[in-house]
Amino acid sequence: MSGFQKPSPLRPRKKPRQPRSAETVASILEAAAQVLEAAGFEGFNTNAVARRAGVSIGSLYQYFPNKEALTIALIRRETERFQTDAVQALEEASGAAAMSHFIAAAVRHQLRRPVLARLLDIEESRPEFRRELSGLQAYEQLLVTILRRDDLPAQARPEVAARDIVAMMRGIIDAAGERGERDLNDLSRRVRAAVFGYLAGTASRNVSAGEPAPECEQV
Amino acid sequence: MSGFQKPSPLRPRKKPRQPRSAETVASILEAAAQVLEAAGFEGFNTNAVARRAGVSIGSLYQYFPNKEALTIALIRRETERFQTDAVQALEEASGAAAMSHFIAAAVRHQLRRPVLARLLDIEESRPEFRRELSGLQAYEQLLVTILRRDDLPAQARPEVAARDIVAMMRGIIDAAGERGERDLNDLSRRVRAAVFGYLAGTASRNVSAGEPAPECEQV
Amino acid sequence: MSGFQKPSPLRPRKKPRQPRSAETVASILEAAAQVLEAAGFEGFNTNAVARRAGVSIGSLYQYFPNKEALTIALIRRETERFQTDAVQALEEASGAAAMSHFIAAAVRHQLRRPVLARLLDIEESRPEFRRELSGLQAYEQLLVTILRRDDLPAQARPEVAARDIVAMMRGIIDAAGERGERDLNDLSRRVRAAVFGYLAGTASRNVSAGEPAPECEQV
Amino acid sequence: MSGFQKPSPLRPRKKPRQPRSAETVASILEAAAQVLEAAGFEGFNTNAVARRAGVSIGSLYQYFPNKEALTIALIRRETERFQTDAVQALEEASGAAAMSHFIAAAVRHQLRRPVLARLLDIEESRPEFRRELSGLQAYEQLLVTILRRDDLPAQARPEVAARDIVAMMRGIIDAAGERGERDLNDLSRRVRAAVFGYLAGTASRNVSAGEPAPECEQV
DNA sequence: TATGAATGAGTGTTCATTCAT
DNA sequence: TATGAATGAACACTCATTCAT
Repeated sequence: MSGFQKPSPLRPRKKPRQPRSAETVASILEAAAQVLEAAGFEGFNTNAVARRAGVSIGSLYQYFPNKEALTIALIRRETERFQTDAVQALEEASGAAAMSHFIAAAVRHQLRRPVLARLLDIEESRPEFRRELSGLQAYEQLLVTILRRDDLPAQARPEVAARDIVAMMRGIIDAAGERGERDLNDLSRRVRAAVFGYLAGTASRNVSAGEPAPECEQV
Repeated sequence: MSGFQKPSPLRPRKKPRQPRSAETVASILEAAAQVLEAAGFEGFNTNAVARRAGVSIGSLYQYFPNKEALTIALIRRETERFQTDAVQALEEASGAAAMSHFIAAAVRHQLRRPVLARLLDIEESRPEFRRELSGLQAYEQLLVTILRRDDLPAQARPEVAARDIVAMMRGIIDAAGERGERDLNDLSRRVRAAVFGYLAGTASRNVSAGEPAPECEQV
Repeated sequence: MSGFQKPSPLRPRKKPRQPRSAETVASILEAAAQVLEAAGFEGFNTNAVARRAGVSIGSLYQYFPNKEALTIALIRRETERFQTDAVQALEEASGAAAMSHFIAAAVRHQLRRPVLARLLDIEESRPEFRRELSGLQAYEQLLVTILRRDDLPAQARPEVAARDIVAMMRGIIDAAGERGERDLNDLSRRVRAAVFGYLAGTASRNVSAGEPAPECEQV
Repeated sequence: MSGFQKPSPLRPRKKPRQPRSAETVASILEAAAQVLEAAGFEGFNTNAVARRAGVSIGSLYQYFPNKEALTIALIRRETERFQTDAVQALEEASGAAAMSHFIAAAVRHQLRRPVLARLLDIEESRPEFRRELSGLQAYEQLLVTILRRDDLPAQARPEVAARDIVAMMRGIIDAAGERGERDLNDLSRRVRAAVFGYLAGTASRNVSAGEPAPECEQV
């Protein structure tokens, strides 16, 4: 907002080395998460975060050069939690199993803190953040890898498919979380339907004598 | 303080009676759209809108009692454009054709002004607005109607399906618009794949001897 | 408030000659009174007055060059009502009776529209208005006349006494009106006690062998 | 929006802990007093107060959550000065002496800063403030206590008398201050005349063979 | 290194007043 | 003469950020 934040980079100001610093950083991040959950974008301000973290506003700025850096660090924290879970999808025997693993991880992640996840999804898409976070879309790469497995319908443009899948998963899961859904299994099943349906519908060749969903290209 | 002056705080303040007013209102709304597109949430403030509309800030507040009312009016304007297009889906002969019509309308709408559409989708979900806009989610009802057509895979919970479909459509289309995609046909095809795939995967009974997408329930 | 109101005099812009104008002026004044009563200083604005009067804001400014002129006209209207009543005090046979008449008139006036009377008393004291209204304090002159009657305790400084009496009457009556008192007789009795007590206590010579209130000068 | 941030909206926002803060608060309050004196209600705005206090507008809002809270704090500051003086009236040997002490304190208080005192008296009566300040009307209770002393004319309704006395004292003193009177003794004498006269005139029984003011009930 | 007081540009909103129709 | 749309200065208040202690 207020003008003169040009020279400040978006990464945490100092790598915390001492355990006390690490704790402080962690408590600030968790406070940021809680403020965002409780008060939304409107109430998400650095003073509120510092207060809830039990540190002074000065300390907050010791660890984060500005508000954006704080937000980005929070996005990073949440994304990493998801990714360590999602990466294990690669261990699955089949592509379908891997994809299901990925979906389940996403659903679990989103329903753990639905409000937070939804708001961070929105923040994440802000142009100022895209640049800084570009490296983070590792999960799209992960999805591309999964999509190349033999047992899944082959995709002519796996990157496009990966992005579509991420987008539709987010759409469904965010909306479900917003409505207060908590049934992981039910939600996962619907997401699988969408994802596998999409894959079948956009396949460049058939898989294992399976039938394409014949409705997709009519009209 | 006063007492007798609180009508409904989120609706437009005065019906413009003179043609001059109608123009002013229209120019304010269009300015709001442009400011949102050009400057995002950050830059979306009433002074900027008035300036771009070429009217004084006082004029803006003569027609919109506050910023929220302006945002809502803008959402209404955009939603209505989409809905008049989408409703015609009901004229289609088959359910599949109707659904495809709906999808095409959504894609067309979103790609017409992708940034605006995306930002309004986000605004729309803010709790303060949900209430006021609840009537607007008419398209979910429209979708439910379409989903009951015979030729589409029957859904045990059509409302859930409708919401999921809206959510995943939005997800895919918003993300595509964000990346700058402009190919309506390609995007529509992928959305159809997702939607019809989802329907097949969540169907409660088979349609016309068709096979379900067998991948969905494994794992 | 907003700057450029220098050249505007405080008297009504035009003497209404046609009956329609007179009606309009009257309706504006009554609307002003009602808005002030209902919404206090906070809600007392020219647009609200015009709306309640059922005329356009432009018409209001046709008859009153600015807000102050409107307020002053309202004060005048109310003061005149009181004065035509109060002047009749001079007809009373004795000074005491005249004073009692004056007091009763003041109480009646104030309790007729207590909120309005109180707020106008406050407005009246604003420096911008003092000048314009100086002529209006006719009732102080009236009081001086009454105070010179033989049967009342003679005052060395009748003008000072007159002002004190007006001030204390207002104080008591306004406060009573504010608390919702409606009993004219009770209130009049207390005001008489205060006024006649004051006169006795400040008398420069005794009246008709009466005793001074002995408490006044001790301590 | 947010939820967890509405303490009590009219009390000072933070207790100043550092001495620096205490100074700031004091300077803001004194600036508020001076702005009110110099510019009246019209010119009494938070920016002007901050400017005169030599602090930023942000600092003002760090200590006072809104303009009303500032006004209330100012009223409190002034009232307390008066009350510590007035309470000592209870030490006086006789009721009459106590009452005279009370009157003298009020006159002293009001003439110390007449304009300020007058404007604050008006503010004090605004409905929004009555609630918050209700505790402050301690001096009415004080007056009731004094009125019960043996040597004063007994009052059937001491609370009513107390309120009337406060109101008439204010009326006389405010008006005197407004006219620029500075002679404490002269003014006190007149106020005493009014108050003791009132008491004599409303007495429910005679005091120590004294005579009632016989003028009161004639007419 | 931590604190929290201080800063001030910026934002939403009001309302007295003007003037084209 | 009446209307009401338009104006814009002014005001209450917020919040990211700095810096003396």
